[in-house]
Amino acid sequence: MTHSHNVPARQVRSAEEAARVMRAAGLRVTASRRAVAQALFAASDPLTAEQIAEATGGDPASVYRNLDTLEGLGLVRHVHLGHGPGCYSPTAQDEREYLVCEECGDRLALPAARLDAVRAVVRDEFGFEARFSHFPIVGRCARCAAASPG
Amino acid sequence: MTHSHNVPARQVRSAEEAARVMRAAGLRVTASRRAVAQALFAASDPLTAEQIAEATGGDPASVYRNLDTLEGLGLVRHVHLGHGPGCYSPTAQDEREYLVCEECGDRLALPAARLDAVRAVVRDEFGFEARFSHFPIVGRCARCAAASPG
DNA sequence: TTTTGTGCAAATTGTTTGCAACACG
DNA sequence: CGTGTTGCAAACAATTTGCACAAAA
Repeated sequence: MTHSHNVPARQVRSAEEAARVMRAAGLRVTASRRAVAQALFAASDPLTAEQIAEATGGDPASVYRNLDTLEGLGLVRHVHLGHGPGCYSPTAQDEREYLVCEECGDRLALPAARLDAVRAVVRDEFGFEARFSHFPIVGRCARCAAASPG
Repeated sequence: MTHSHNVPARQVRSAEEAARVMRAAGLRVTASRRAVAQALFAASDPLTAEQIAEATGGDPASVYRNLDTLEGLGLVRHVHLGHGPGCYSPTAQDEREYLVCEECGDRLALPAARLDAVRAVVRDEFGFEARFSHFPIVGRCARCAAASPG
């Protein structure tokens, strides 16, 4: 969690490419790192560190360290979808931002561009550059909003 | 954290009023609860459970339970301002929503109405009812956005 | 005097750190 | 080989829970 999305995203789409980037950065390409990268590139949804540790049989501590390293290289990012653990995904595979329903937990994943209008309003009114990739927009989805009064 | 802002806000502005509401709800008005309410109504900014425990000399566990009870009554709400502990404030005193800068940590507290335009865009485009009182809009404030390239 | 609520200690969850052994380059 | 990395255990932060005891009503 040291790296919040301050690092430029990198268009890397496979564990092998990721390995190349690591090597180029003077880092060692270890079995653990390779496994974490593979798990992330194989998954279609963001994964928690716990899930990655389970999937790779690796130690959570190392998984967290690996994720942090990969994040520092711009290969991976994490998002906080409400309460609960952070979720990690490859930056290339996920130029996405999220809308999360507090009620049913449903998440709407969108290409960042689709939230540009929202961003524009926030920028115009508050000079604030909103980013919904690290912390999403939280509220109630159409279905839940329709269903109950609140 | 059991109660997320699903509970209707109540226009209560003092610990005494809060006590009345508790009693009316069939709950006991204890020294601990009174102290937590007082701390919250006295503060101008949202407080963490830790801060309340410190300020009141109470036990964190009880403070959390009290906060949860008060939240269930619609007297109090909490917001997650980025990483770190949740912050609690009276609902009446705080019909606010937040913009939080990831870079400098600065927070902009606004009356909820001031984010209605943003909410409208989100509703129109995604049928999604955004709520920035439980999870704020996160990004970079004008100053930080101007300062560094990113 | 009967519940409801408190304080304390211990468990939980998510994440970080210290350190000796290990393995990449 | 030498240093960056790992694995394990332990520390940590935020929050929750179990339980005997205290205190509202």
